[in-house]
Amino acid sequence: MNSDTYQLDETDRRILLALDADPRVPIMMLAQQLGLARGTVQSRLERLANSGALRPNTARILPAAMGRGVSAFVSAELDQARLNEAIAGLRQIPEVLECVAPAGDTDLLIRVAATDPDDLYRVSEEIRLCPGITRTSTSMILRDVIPFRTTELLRKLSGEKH
Amino acid sequence: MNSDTYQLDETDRRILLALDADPRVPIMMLAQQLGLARGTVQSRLERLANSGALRPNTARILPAAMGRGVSAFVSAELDQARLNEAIAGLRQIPEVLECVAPAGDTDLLIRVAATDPDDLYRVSEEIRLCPGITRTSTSMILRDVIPFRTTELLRKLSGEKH
DNA sequence: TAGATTTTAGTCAAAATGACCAGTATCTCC
DNA sequence: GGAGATACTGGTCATTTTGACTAAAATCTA
Repeated sequence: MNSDTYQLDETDRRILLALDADPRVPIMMLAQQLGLARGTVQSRLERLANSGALRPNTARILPAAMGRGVSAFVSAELDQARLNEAIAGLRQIPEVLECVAPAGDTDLLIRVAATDPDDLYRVSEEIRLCPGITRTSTSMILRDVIPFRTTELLRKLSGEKH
Repeated sequence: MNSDTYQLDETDRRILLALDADPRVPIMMLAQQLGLARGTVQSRLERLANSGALRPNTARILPAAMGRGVSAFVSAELDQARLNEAIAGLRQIPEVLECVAPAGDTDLLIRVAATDPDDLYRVSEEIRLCPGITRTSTSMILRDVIPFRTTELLRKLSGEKH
């Protein structure tokens, strides 16, 4: 969201895309595969790691692999004045995977993961009890149609002007 | 979603958590840091990579780092009979980062990324034009309150019974 | 064009890798 | 309760990779 975010360039993108196959390939392989000098790839990787352009590695874990096969969106309305309290509360709930503030009537849209519908109910209950949250509405995710990806976008960028 | 998903065990979780600090630490460091034999960590990592429990590495990239600072949810209603066509269409749009089917009146909830509001309009237009999609409604994300994470959940699992 | 930044290609000693192994521990299911 | 399967340990080996460092070439940019 911040416009001062580190911007990936073509080389970064190529490295990242190549890393998709195996995030732990030796730098040397990467380098020769991409036709770059080893030092270049090495410093790029270091820069990338500190750039803030990447989510933590654990963000790759699919909730289902943690026995959380049931996902849902919980939309919450809240007492605007207590926004920060609410956020702090949400942050404490492990089942809250993500939370965004969309334009429109829902103040917060919260992504949660649960073991089963029962557990989902428990989690939404917990959300409802966060300070400042006045109303919630839960909608279960029936199917993960397209799992989160950036590959297509990355490739598009690389195709634009080489 | 699938219950036949590979289930992480305590060791997997510890490895993944440790990998958060630096996804490319040498296996030896990991091993001694976790008090495991090198071979164990080595085979675990290999298994994890093939388990299907992880998203591709590029899923870590923040859209903002690709110049896509504007995100939104597009909810779409559709001609149910043409669901698969619609999905195929969506898959072709690079700006479509994710798509889920929630219970309720919206048939598909689509996460998109754009360079600016104008671009967002273009993308939502493109979605509207997918075969089978009858109506869409776009809601811009004003703030990324809690970026996607699984850390808390992972830690909770590790705390439950050691 | 001059100055700054990146990239290249090369060096080095130290460390990590993958592929083994046999021995032990742990699980699992009858 | 025990047999067999599976996973973990701690060890070896030759080969490769790493990080840290050069100096020179290439590229960007003001």
